[in-house]
Amino acid sequence: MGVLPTTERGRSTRRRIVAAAREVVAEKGAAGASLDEVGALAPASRSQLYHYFDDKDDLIRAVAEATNDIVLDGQRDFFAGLNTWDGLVRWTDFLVAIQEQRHGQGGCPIATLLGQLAEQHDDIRVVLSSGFDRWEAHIRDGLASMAASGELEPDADVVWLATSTLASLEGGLVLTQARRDPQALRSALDGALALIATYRPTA
Amino acid sequence: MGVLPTTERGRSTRRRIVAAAREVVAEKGAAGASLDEVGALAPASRSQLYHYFDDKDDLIRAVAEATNDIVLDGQRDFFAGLNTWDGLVRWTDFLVAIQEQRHGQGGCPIATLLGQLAEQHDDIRVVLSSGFDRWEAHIRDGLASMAASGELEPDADVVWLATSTLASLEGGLVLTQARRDPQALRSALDGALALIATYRPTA
DNA sequence: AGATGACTGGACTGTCAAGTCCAATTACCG
DNA sequence: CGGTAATTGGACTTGACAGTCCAGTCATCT
Repeated sequence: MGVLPTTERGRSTRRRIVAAAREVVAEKGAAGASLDEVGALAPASRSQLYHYFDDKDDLIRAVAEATNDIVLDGQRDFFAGLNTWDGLVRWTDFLVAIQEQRHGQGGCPIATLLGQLAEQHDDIRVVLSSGFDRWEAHIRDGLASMAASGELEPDADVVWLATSTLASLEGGLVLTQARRDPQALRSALDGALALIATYRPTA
Repeated sequence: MGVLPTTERGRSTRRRIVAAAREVVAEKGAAGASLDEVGALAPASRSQLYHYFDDKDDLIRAVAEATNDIVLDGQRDFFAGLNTWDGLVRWTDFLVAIQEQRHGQGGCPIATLLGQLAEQHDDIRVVLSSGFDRWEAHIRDGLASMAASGELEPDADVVWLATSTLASLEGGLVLTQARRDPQALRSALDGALALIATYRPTA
């Protein structure tokens, strides 16, 4: 995977390259992103790219890893709150608000990369899959806390609910991207919430 | 959009081209699909491609339209049955069985194209969006029939349930593609079914 | 049969992008 | 300082691909 930078200057250059690559890939797609454009945006010269990455595939893999981190970091403040019903609702509101800001463009960055790369680059598929795993784990942990604290009935299958909730989220993003309408995500997440709500003790 | 064939032979050639293009695009992605490869697979020569299609974008648009039709035609036998609970369950079983056959590869063809093309080709985004619209309409019609016949409570919001169900399906396919595990789709669809079930009259 | 227009074959061109190479520059350490 | 390794710049090579062009074939109608 190329040379790892040992100096602060090198780390900064590498970071700039990955950030620029994320941007270009988001705009043009992985196949349509040219190294010239990445270099121009970073800015970094051709040999810097090949100094820090073996080849284009290697750079795209770094983009995939960075994308996982960014998507999850963006929700960090909400993950801790997933152990209460109100926190769950606030999280969904946040996700819908993001889509409204973006006018439904872009979809889920992880899923977008997955659709472009999964069938041709199995190693990248695995990277992106681990992003979903981490995401789902946050949801599952939150639901498990709710079950432990009595906010959900103790027999609620939190593993299933977490998978199902993440699926609703991802599917809602797909439909939102297709229609340029965040309402699709809202409906999908309301469905996920309603399903979880069936496991709330009837006071 | 290129010349429309007037003879049977021409129609057959055009069909072969689109079918070959679908296959190559599924394997290599839209950007990675070369016209040489499409021509070799069809088989059809370079000028046949440019006889029936203006350019590569035009061909990809035809692929998108054909993909909509194929995905929906593949479920035609089940759409009619979505007006009963058992039919709904059979439909989900069918969808999961397909993924098991494919070992979770490929995801939803419509969503895959969407992720590759939506942000750069708005016209293709609209085509694929209409595919989702038709899909959702089948689900909604089935649920509406159930509500009309008393299999669902009359106040069930079938528009919401249909959107939410399609989102679960699409999200389940995304996770299945990422993990190469159809269980993710099973969980997602079980979630959708469980939500719908909350609107079944408690006999 | 011959004319007409639909259809087909494949060589050719220009462009653009990935990857290579080597020389120049910079930071750091004794 | 002088040496050494890390880092940087950009020209160059090679190959692939989209799109063009024109000559040739086939089906059909009179």
